[in-house]
Amino acid sequence: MDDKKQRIIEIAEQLFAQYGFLKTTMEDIAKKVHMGKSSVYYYFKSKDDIFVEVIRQDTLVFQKKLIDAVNITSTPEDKIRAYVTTRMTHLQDLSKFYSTLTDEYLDHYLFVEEVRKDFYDNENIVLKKLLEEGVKQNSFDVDDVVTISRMISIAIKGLEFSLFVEAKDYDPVKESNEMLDLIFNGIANR
Amino acid sequence: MDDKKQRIIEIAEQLFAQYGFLKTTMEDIAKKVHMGKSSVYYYFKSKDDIFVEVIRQDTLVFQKKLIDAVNITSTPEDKIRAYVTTRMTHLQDLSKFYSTLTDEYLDHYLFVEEVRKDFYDNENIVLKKLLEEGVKQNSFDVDDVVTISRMISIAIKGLEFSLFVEAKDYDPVKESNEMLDLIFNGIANR
DNA sequence: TTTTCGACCAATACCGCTTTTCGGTCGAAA
DNA sequence: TTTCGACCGAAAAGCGGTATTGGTCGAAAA
Repeated sequence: MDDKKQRIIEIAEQLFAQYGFLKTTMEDIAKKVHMGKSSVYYYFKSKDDIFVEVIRQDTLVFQKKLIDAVNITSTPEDKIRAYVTTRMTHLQDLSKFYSTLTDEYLDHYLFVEEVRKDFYDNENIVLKKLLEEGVKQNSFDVDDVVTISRMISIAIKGLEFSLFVEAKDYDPVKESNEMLDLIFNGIANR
Repeated sequence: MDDKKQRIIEIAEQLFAQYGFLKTTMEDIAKKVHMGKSSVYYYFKSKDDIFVEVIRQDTLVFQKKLIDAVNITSTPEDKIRAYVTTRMTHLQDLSKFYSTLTDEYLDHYLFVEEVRKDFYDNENIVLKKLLEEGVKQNSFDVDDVVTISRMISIAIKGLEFSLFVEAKDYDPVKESNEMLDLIFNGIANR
């Protein structure tokens, strides 16, 4: 039962990656799972529902990957660096895999963003926690943790944007670390 | 001759702002300038050409505004703050004025960006110069001015992005200054 | 020589229409 | 509990013909 559901998700993910969300029909999915279309509806109540589930699972894997990357480092600074570089690298891989979906990106952008909302919310929490940790350990000097983590999020969004625009020969690790140098040290002379 | 050309640009700007680029026809422009359509083509070789010229002049005004804002301040930090807050405020105003064009934004996004390329290039130069000034005056501590100015640009892009997404009740000055606090001071404890 | 414009062209948008496709439902059968 | 064929309404796609639109050209003003 659950494995059938899982199978549908995996097939759907493949098809979405290959043809994009719009061009993939429920028939396509059903056929490839060797089911009637109606049977697929026994497991999912809509096409959007399948998509949401695909994204959700991807996000879960992504988050686990981020946690692992953060956990093998020790200082707060290294943790944040690990978080950001891993995030950017993963995003670059993703944009290759989902090349078709990237073209549709602008279209159902809002929809994807809504599904991703949980991810972003969580990201903010993680960043805030890492900041607080650094403050406690006296390696960071931040008084408004909420605002600063928001600004860091925005700066990362900027990185993400230039990743999408400059596309090729973009080194996400180098780029991330340069941004992080700025974020950690600032430019003021003290 | 040049005033005729200028007149076409101004009329076109009005129409673009009101109806957007696609909905504005060459006939519309010609009629409002009291000319035959062919005559407009005597002054401009294409519709795109007119659009480019409109953007170019807007950009020039924008740049002058930025220069003025920077010039009435004295310290390098204040100059950068003036630059960024003015930039963001102006952008917000622009997005209201060109509300129709904003809807089309996604469509000929790449086209607009290409026209704006000069602006971004110039922005990088200005930021670099302001950074160098600050380094000389010993208020900034930056060794790779090129990289840092690039990163500041990217962070600003992030701000711009959140301006477009969050749209209403967005306070560009507050947002800018919070980002600038981060950029100037960093988060590392020293 | 500079400027204006009517006539014209090809590509594309638009229109009313019909047909097809697609997401989704339902009831029956396995 | 699970599968599926038959079916539905809405939206998309196709289509032939017409109108619009960006752009050209050569002739006539100025």
